[in-house]
Amino acid sequence: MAVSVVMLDHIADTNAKPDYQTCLAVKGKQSTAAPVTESVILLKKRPSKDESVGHEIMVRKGPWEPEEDSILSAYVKEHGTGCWRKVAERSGLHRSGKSCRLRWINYLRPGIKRGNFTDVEEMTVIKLHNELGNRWSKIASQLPGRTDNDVKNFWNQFVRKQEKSKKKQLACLEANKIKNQLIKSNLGEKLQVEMAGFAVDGMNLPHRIISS
DNA sequence: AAAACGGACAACCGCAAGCCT
DNA sequence: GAGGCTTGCGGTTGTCCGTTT
Repeated sequence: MAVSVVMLDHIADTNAKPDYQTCLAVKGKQSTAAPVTESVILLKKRPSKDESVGHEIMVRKGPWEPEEDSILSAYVKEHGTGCWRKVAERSGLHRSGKSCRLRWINYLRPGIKRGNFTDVEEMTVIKLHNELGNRWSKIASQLPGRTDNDVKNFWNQFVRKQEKSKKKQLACLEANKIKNQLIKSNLGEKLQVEMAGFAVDGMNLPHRIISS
């Protein structure tokens, strides 16, 4: 049985708040082992109105274990998706329906493409984003095997890279501007001597020159 | 070798829309 | 039509892991 489920059963039995030592013990690890992160062991009680359940449901959060993936895949293969809350309950996974849905759509679903975006995919995303804006699911629907999460992550990464290179370019321009102004001024003659030996790109200018 | 950093991506959260009773 | 529930979407955060210092 999956480690996570064993852990949950243990906690349900003792009705105690899980602590790191308990989890480490249940996981069969020594206390010196890599720490179990808070999100892995965080469990949330969710009230249920389902009479067949009759008690609160423990919901597991954090990264999915391979065993959980197997359970979800097997369940969906046999029963299909339908109502995700029922999938979560009937599969025996101690997860929310939302979490199951996300895991299936973004990771387990057949045909999911992994790895870097190809040039064609990149161009498609850029083009479609121009037309549609942040409509990630619409954009993803034009890219077979890619999820909206993939597209969103790609775009955020792309934007960050653009901003970074833009900032670098601006910094260089600004530094060169300052350098030229100083050279033109009377002060420049003295400073030219001082600056000799420093790179022209402005990134290596002495601090007092940049900040003046 | 260890700590710090940064990139990639997985997962959660809140909200809105749609559906059902 | 109102209210509750489920699903889907987009924004944000967390975690892992490779690289750099």
